[in-house]
Amino acid sequence: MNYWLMKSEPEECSVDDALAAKNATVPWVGVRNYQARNFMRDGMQVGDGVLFYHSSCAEPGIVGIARVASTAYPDPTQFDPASPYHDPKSKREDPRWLLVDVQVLQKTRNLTLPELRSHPALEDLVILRKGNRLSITPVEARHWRLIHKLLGSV
DNA sequence: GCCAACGTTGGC
DNA sequence: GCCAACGTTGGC
Repeated sequence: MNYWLMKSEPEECSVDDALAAKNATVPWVGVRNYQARNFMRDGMQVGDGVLFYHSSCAEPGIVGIARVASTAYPDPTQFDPASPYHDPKSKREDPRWLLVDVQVLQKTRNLTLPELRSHPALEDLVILRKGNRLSITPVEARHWRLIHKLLGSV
């Protein structure tokens, strides 16, 4: 079992949006970065733990606990000319972009970026490292456990 | 809106 | 394969 942090812009798909979806499950559309795609394709298994993170918003932070709910499969938005995620260079017989389904298990308080940064034990958390822009990053078990503890101590 | 950091593109 | 130019991310 592996752990991940997945960023979503709340204007696109907030944790509340995901919770409102059928089975609280959403297809994680729009990943257009090879490293992030490879994490989904090569690293993720159904049942992996996911920290649901809000980015590009007033208060960026971890806002929910989720799980990986599918293996990777082609992201349909890459073939949709009307989609902002359309990729004209991707071929149906050889899709370039993949996604997984993500199921929200619980909404949490917002464990904000400044609070995350305040914990020396989280220093190595990938999203806290300088210049990191990856929308999907692996999370070490020790970080996962600590973050759970912080979320439980509201 | 700014800007640092990083990824991608494309000419050579 | 190098690398400059450009585009994007995302916090502030």
